[in-house]
Amino acid sequence: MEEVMNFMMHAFELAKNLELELPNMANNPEILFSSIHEVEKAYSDAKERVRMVFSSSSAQHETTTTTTTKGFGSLAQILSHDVFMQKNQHAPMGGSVSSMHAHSMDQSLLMQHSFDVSVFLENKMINGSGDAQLLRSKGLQLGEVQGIEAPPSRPKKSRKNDLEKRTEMFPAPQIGNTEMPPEDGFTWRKYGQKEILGRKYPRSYYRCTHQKLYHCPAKKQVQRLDDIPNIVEVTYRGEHICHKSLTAPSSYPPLPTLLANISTTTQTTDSSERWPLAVNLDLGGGDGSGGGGSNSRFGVEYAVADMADAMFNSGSSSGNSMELLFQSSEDKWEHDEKED
DNA sequence: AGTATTTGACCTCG
DNA sequence: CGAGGTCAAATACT
Repeated sequence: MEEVMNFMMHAFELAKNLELELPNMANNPEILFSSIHEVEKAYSDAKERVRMVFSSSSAQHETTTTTTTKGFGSLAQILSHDVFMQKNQHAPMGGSVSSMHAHSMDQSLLMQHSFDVSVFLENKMINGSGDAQLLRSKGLQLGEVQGIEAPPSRPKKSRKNDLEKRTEMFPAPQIGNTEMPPEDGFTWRKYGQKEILGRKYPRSYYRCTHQKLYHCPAKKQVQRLDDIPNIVEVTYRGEHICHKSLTAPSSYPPLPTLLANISTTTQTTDSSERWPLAVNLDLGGGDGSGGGGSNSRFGVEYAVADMADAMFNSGSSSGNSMELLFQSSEDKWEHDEKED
């Protein structure tokens, strides 16, 4: 546990430095971003240590610890959303990372990253005493964060073809079409919308666009929260088997890489649709259940290969390479479709 | 013309 | 029987 504390102290220091330097960085988003990355990494390391401690001493606290460990990714999300709300409501000043970058990079990506960082800072501010305690202080149970783990107050139906469910919280778009579900890297087709009893906002039903072609079972439901309309609850059901979704790598490129790319693309192109947005913190790795993630992983094998192919064969380093890239993927889809 | 969205009807389950 | 989930025709969009 001592080791954890050391990690935490290091993270605190970095966060403090960042806090102090924030005014100076306001005009230099790239430096700001890398600083944030440092903080983020430090806290991630600490979190990883905590997770290890948890897993090694969890037997007798089964109910709480399983939700805790499994819920880490989503927990960070819900907390970060909370911070997001606070920032929006109380702190419209330059301290909001998201507002500072909103013009220079994809908003969704930006929000995810900035939120993730925000939660770390928030943890620091409230003594870094851990996610569970933080949640408790907010009147939330861990299980509320992730739908699979704890049944909601109203028992959920378990249909015959009930697929694995997991619920994530996402910030609703603050601009544009706020009904749009958050971008998660996959392409979805809306097939229904329904008023839900006791809910202020209707629930939207989406399925994978490639369901027909590849019988991809992935579905998701998007539900705006009653009390916090800025947050949408996205319930995923089933895994994608359409591995060729090039827009859905299991993780982002390293932030330095991102930064480099951001700085080039923002100069040459508008920033819409520039980055693949697989921002689900849980899908990639944190899922201890082992059930999820496999598809997105082998998806990356294809995606990376194609990306590299597109980038190096396009003969251009401009932002258009991404278009080529996506173009090629679509071509592949078309191609495969014909072969079917 | 092809594809996506909307929306009322229908189905399934508890 | 009612609520949630899905279907599919109509409509909109590109």
